[in-house]
Formats: sequence, C-alpha cells, structure tokens
Amino acid sequence: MGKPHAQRKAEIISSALDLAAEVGVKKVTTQAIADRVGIAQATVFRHFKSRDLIFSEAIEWLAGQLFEVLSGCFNDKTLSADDRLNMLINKQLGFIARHKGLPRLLFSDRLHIESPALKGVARNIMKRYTQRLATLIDEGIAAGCFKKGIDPFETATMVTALIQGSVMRWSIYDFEFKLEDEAEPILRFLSKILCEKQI
Amino acid sequence: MGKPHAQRKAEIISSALDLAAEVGVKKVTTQAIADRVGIAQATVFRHFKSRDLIFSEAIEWLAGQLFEVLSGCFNDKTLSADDRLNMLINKQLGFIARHKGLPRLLFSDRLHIESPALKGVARNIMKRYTQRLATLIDEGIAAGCFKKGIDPFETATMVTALIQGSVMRWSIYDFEFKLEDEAEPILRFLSKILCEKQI
DNA sequence: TATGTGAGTGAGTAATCACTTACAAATTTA
DNA sequence: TAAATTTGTAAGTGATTACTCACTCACATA
Repeated sequence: MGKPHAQRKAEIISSALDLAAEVGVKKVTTQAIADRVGIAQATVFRHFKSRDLIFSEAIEWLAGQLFEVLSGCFNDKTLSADDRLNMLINKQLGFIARHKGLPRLLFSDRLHIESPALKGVARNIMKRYTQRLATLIDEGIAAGCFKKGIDPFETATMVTALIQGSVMRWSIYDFEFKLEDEAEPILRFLSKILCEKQI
Repeated sequence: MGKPHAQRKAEIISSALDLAAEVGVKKVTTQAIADRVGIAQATVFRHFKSRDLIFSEAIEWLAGQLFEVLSGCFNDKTLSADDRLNMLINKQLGFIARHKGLPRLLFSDRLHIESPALKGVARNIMKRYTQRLATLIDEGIAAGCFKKGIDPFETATMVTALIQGSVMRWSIYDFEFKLEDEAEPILRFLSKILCEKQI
C-alpha cells in the first residue's frame, strides 16, 4: 500500500515548494507535483482538496520553520540587542536563500490576487515578525545600545521593508547574487540609524 | 473604419494596466482587454503580436512616465539635495499610488519567471533609478547636507529596497492604506542616516 | 475467509486561453 | 475609379489545466 497520509502531504508540500523555486508558482501544476513525488495526478487530490490548499499549507509550514530558526534572535536575552539584530538579519536572509519558494510565493499573483486566504496567512506572518522585531528594538533602547529617540514599531516596519525590498531585487536579478552577502550593507545602513556608537 | 494603430495601442495598454490593478496580471486575458477597449479579442492581435508584448510596452510606458514625473527631482540643481530627496520619495509614492498596475506587474509571476524579457526591462528601470539616486546623494554629500561617510550607490540601493518593500507591504495589505502617507516615516528613517542635522 | 478501508490510478471532462484564419468593410493611394 | 492597405471580426484550433469518477490493490481485523 502507499505511504501514510501525513508523510505524503509533507512530500507534496516539499515538492511544490521546490518546483515553485525552480519554475515559478504558475507552473506548479498538480501534474508537475505528482510527477516529482512519483504518484499519479489524481492522487494529489486524495491528500489536498484543492491546489490552493497546497500553497496555503506550504506557506504555513515555511512560517513555522522561519520562526523556529529565528527564535533565538528574538528570545535569547543573554545576548545584546545589536548582536541579536545582527543574527536576525543574517539568519533571515540565509533562510530565504535556502527556500527560494518563499519569495516565489510572495511575489505571485496567486498570493496577491487570487487567493485572499493565502494573503491573510502572509499578512499574519509579517505582523508577527514586525511585532517581535519591534520588541527587540525596544529592548535595545532600554539596554542603551540603540538610540533613545527611535519609534520601535515604525523602525521595525522599515527594517522589514528593507529586507523585503532586498529579496525583491534578488528575485528580479534571478537569484544571481548571494542574498546572504546583503546582510553586511543592510546592517551597515541600519547601524547608522540605530546604534549609539557607529560600528 | 477603426481608430489608427497608435491610438488603439495606447488604449490596449491603458486597459491592460487598469485591469492588472483591479484583478491581477493573470486575469488580464486578451478577451478581458478586448472587452474593456470595446473591440473583438482577435483585434488585440492586430495591434500586438503577443500578449507579453502588451505588458512589455506597458512597463516601458510606465517607466517613461515615471522618469518624466521625477526628472525635476534628479535634475533641478537650484534645489538642495535633501529637498530633492524629499520631493523624490513623495512623487515616487504618489506615482505608484496612481498606477497600481505597476506593483501588480512587479510582483507577478509573469515578470519574475515567465518572461525574461519583461524582467530585463524592469531591471533596467531599477538600474537607471538607483544610478540617478546615487548621483543625487553624491551631490548632497558634496553640498554638505548629507553625511560624508556614506557610500552613495550602496545607500541608493538601500533606499530603493526600502521603497519597494513598502510598496510590497501596501500590495499585501490590499492597497488599504494610503501609500503617500508612507513618505513621512520613510523620510524620517532616512534623515537619521543621511542628514548632518536631525530634522 | 470475509469485509472494510486508505492509498493509488487511468481515463476522462469542462473550461480557459493565446493565437490563427478567412473574409468584410472602410480608407488611402495610384 | 480601381487597387492596395488598414482595421476589424466571427469562428475557429490546439494546448493546458484543475478536478472527477469508477475502479484496483494491499492490508488489517473480526
């Protein structure tokens, strides 16, 4: 008999994300997914009611992974806020570089127009992310390593936009430069705003 | 007989952009365009060899318009660099807000994956934009209203990313906040990096 | 051994889409 | 005025796609 439901679902999600990274969301047809997993196209629908639900669960899976990777940056209070911000930007960019399917989903019609549900998921992730980053910045101000006059939430929003814009450029440039290398200029840029001492 | 070629082309491009703003690039079918212009679907192909060429010319038209709107900000040397940067951000955001088809195209599969030609056009526009912004920043440094230690091109790249990230957030939030209102926090954020005197 | 079930499948179906063709009518040109 | 050109269209075509259906097979349990 075939594999258990949960395992097949994971395989389908993983294949869909790989495909999205390689050929774009539009070409991630149920047939293409089936071929990659090694099952019949009809079988995909045994495990997911619709194609959209595959993307929906995929983005939720990515979000779970991302926050797991970043949890230390948000929570490890033994490190200074600027070290944690440094770690955050680096780990964040590294994560996206390892999961190119994420920007593909983020920059897809499917997310922006066709599936309001999918967009809702993306919005929630952004909200959680910005909120935690604002807390981190707030802690940095309290600890004296970030400037006092800064609005934490507004700044967190700007930092998020800066990262997303960089990912956008990376995507438009066909992933041809190393996204992780962008951490350096981004942090240099940010340190001028945030830090008491210029690094 | 029908209208002259050039006029019909303009109508088709304009309708395609309106539709992209309203329903997303994927649903801008040749039929939908034809309906909006008020011609038969086949007639669209009298004026454009393929659907992609419509988007390609649309993006080029937008670029022309954008640089026309922004030309003063780049070229009017009678104004100070920080005034020109201020104008630039405001006009840029205003322009995008008036042409929602632009972010739809920018964040579409068609641009990112399906049509390398389209991506090439977008890349060139970004390049030109960043280059001119870098010149503006350079002039600001020379005039003493921006800090000396700044790398103009790197900073211009960051500013571009910041704007694109903001537009991305705007798009994910269904255009439900006024994009022009983002100029203020963006400029406040930037002034901390660029300006000698904090405003 | 009989029976129920979850996983898998081949062969559809209906819809959608970009693009083509053959032809008509209006306008310009010779 | 006749021919050529431009603009337009109705009616296709072939390709692609998500999704369905009737069915098989492997396996567990009673």
